[in-house]
Amino acid sequence: MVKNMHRYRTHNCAQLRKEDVGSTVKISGWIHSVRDHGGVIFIDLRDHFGITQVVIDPQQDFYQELERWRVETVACFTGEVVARIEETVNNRLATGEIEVAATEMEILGEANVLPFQVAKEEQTPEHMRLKYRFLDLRRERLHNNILLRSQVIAEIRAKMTNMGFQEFQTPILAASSPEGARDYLVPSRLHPGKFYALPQAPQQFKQLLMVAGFDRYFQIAPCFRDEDARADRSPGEFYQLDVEMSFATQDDVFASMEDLLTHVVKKFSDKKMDEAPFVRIPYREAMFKYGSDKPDLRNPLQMIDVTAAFDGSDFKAFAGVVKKGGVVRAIKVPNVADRPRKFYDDMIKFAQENGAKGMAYIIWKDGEVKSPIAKFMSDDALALCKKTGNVEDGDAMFFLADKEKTVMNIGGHVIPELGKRCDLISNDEFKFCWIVDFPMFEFDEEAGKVEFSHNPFSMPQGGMDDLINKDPLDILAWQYDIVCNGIELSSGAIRNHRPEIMYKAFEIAGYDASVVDDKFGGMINAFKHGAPPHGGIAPGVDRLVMLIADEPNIREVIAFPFNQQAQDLMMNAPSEVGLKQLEELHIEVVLPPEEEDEDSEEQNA
RNA sequence: GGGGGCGUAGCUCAAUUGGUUAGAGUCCCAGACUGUCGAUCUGGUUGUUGCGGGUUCGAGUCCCGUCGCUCCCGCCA
Repeated sequence: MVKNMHRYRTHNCAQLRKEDVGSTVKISGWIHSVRDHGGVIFIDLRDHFGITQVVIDPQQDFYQELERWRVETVACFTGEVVARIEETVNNRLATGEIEVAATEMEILGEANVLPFQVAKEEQTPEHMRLKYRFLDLRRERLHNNILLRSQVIAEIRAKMTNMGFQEFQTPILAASSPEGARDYLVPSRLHPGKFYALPQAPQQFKQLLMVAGFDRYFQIAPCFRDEDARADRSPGEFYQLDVEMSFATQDDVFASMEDLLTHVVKKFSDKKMDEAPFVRIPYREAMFKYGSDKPDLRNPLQMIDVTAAFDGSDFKAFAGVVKKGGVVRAIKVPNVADRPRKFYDDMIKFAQENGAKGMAYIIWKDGEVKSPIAKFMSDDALALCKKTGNVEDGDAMFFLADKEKTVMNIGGHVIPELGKRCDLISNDEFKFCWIVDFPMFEFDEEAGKVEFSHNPFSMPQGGMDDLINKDPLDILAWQYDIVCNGIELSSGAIRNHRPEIMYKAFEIAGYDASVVDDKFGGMINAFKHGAPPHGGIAPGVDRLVMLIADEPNIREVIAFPFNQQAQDLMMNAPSEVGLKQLEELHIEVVLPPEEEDEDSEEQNA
């Protein structure tokens, strides 16, 4: 027994080098792989830091004791560091020049047979990975992602602090807020029939901190929204870098975030990135060109208006749309004239699946025009399309005709799909942009009235003057998004800190002052006691890490994510609770009625 | 709530046009082997083909329903 050694290790599994040859060491870790040659056994011992090869000579006592070496068992080895002979050096390991010749061994944690392999990259069903998340997290890919996440967050904290922001905590048990997503509710024991809500974001708290005079706030804030999942949206909870600044203009917020994002992305990614300031695109222009308020600027495709070319055209389908006040928009795609007919048919099918009645196309090839619709078009109309789109030989143009809103929506799907199918989207750069000038209000077709289009706490750009004198639908807000590669990283706004403007804005949306006082009493009251102009933003941390890690799915950067049905398959949440707990909370469970299966009843009879 | 895709051994996959006893790799078990590093070699176990119906002489394969996972729409101030 070697004396005066640490209980578990003198070195981690990535530390030992040629210089350590001759010293006696102790290392602990997981058995990554075993190569049993009968007379000699090689074990790759793995920990968080790396891998070291342990060699076991058959003359050791423990060699006989051991019935089997199962991978992922945690073991501790004591032994001498020896140099590998030249032919057996492993250049793929940092510790590949040495190995540890074991003299003692202790099993610290036995492993059962694994449901999937840790050491080998193999496809594994997501529900298995989620149930055995602790195993999945040992695998290199996920382990590195979570480590990256930790480092990104540490860097964000350092940078934000360096930029003069203070970090705060805000309540997790908060009040339900009427607008926005569905809340997660927590019943109150002390107040029967009343509920807390988990915050969808610390929105009002951070504004109150500005009213409290703290000047610059940030928080790596957990946010809870009971909404359905997407690839870039984990259900349940997610994290925002929540930011708020006093006496700040939109330009001040942009400058801070550009500084932060440039710093963090460049530190952790080799991908190309635009220098600040990032391009700014007004909301209406983004919708017109890309059919989306989160355009992927790596994709060069855009929509252009060619309504004039079809006004009174012999192509009745489009001419009819124009006559009824609709529009025709075109997407020029370069160098696709040689693509087979199937490419065009498939794109039309795709457009139809996304709500298009149809999609026309024209191909310019070898000085000729090839198209099912060309024969209905005049030379002038063809020339107009060609000129508007800067079409060159070998290009094609796709056409969508409908109500403007419908066309923009379909184009918003067709453009990314064309970009993908034509391989126009490079994967080695980040394209950031700000979407600015969001409308303050929009007309809600369902409710038949004017509603806030985004965030009721945003300041209208023209202040009270706009609210009084402009058509509500023409009022723009100091409201912005930041988008990277087609992913919305964040929304933000310069806030409405003036009570009279707040009351007026809500009045336009059909709510009288009592609604504001009732639902946002805490904040509106604060604004009546001296509130500084302020604004902020809240980039999604999970999405940012996802972009930097180049992962297609947000669950790959979350240690313990829910599945799509908002379940934790490892910890078994949500779960039923005891009757006593329910009684204390004054809660009675009323399950939805079981649907009677008439067929099975008949079969039983 | 709606639409698409997938579902065969613990895991990854195969199985001709509907045709005999559902195969291979990996994992696991046993054995051999003193220099491997995805060790190798020999042998072996593993199945309600997600579940329930139906069509058929015969269903992993076709049809209907259902469940699970996933992607999308709705939803996400």
